[in-house]
Amino acid sequence: MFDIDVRSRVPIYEQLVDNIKMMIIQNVLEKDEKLPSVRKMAQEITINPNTIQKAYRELESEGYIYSLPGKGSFVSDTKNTVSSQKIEMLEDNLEGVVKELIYLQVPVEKIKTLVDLAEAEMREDGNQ
Amino acid sequence: MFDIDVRSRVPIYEQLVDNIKMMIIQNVLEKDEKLPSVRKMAQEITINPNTIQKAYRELESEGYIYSLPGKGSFVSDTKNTVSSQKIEMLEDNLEGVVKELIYLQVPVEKIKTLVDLAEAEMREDGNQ
DNA sequence: TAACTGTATTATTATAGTTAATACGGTTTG
DNA sequence: CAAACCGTATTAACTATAATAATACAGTTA
Repeated sequence: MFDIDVRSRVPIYEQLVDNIKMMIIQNVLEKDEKLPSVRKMAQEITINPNTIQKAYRELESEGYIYSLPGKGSFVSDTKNTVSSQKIEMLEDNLEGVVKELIYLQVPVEKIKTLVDLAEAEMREDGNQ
Repeated sequence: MFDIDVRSRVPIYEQLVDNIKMMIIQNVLEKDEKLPSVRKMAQEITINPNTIQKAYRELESEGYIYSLPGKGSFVSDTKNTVSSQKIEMLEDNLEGVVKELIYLQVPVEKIKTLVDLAEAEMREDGNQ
């Protein structure tokens, strides 16, 4: 269910946070859906429950999930939360990079191919 | 001269490597230019000489600089590699930005439209 | 010769991530 | 009610890596 690389420099708990965030944003996990319990998740991916707890605590503090002691952890309603400001910033970035590439004679078609590649990778493994 | 964040998760020596690489690729540092000595650089940015040494060793092994014991460390001739490496760097950037945009639900087609827009602007007024 | 270079080595400290072992109280289920 | 789940909290220990510290050696330069 989750894609963790234990020897990455990115801490496990943070990989978990990123993974779950993405699944929430992409609606793979839906509003009020129950996440695996701390202990079950720990068993599933064979890491320590405390590491899961840390990830869940982080996700909760960022508003992606909410936890009910005794019941479980659930996906928050994030419908209206996606940051248009961040998108705008990234689009500016994109413009800059694209212009530099074109300046260096990289054809537009090549750039679009790279966009497709990035998207394909994104779907494959969800990494950044 | 260099832009180091000692409390970043990226190790100092790696920040140094990235910094210097970029300056070489962008021709801020020119061929055969002398870099600050290990000890002087350590003094300048108040970190341990061994950390500088580690960065220089890395840069040398990647061919960005060459070192002459007793004389100093110097920028390699990267004339024929710079352009392709710069492109590579930009393509990595592109990949990152695109993935983040997709992560934020921006459709691939929208991204490609932005690529076209950037190209059009590029042709119009020649800006970067 | 003195002061600089790169290079190497060994030991130590600091920090962050992770694991481990428990514990407590709420919830669900049989 | 009791057992088996839940989230949560705490403390200690282990690990890996980055960074520091203290030297040392040999080549170069002024």
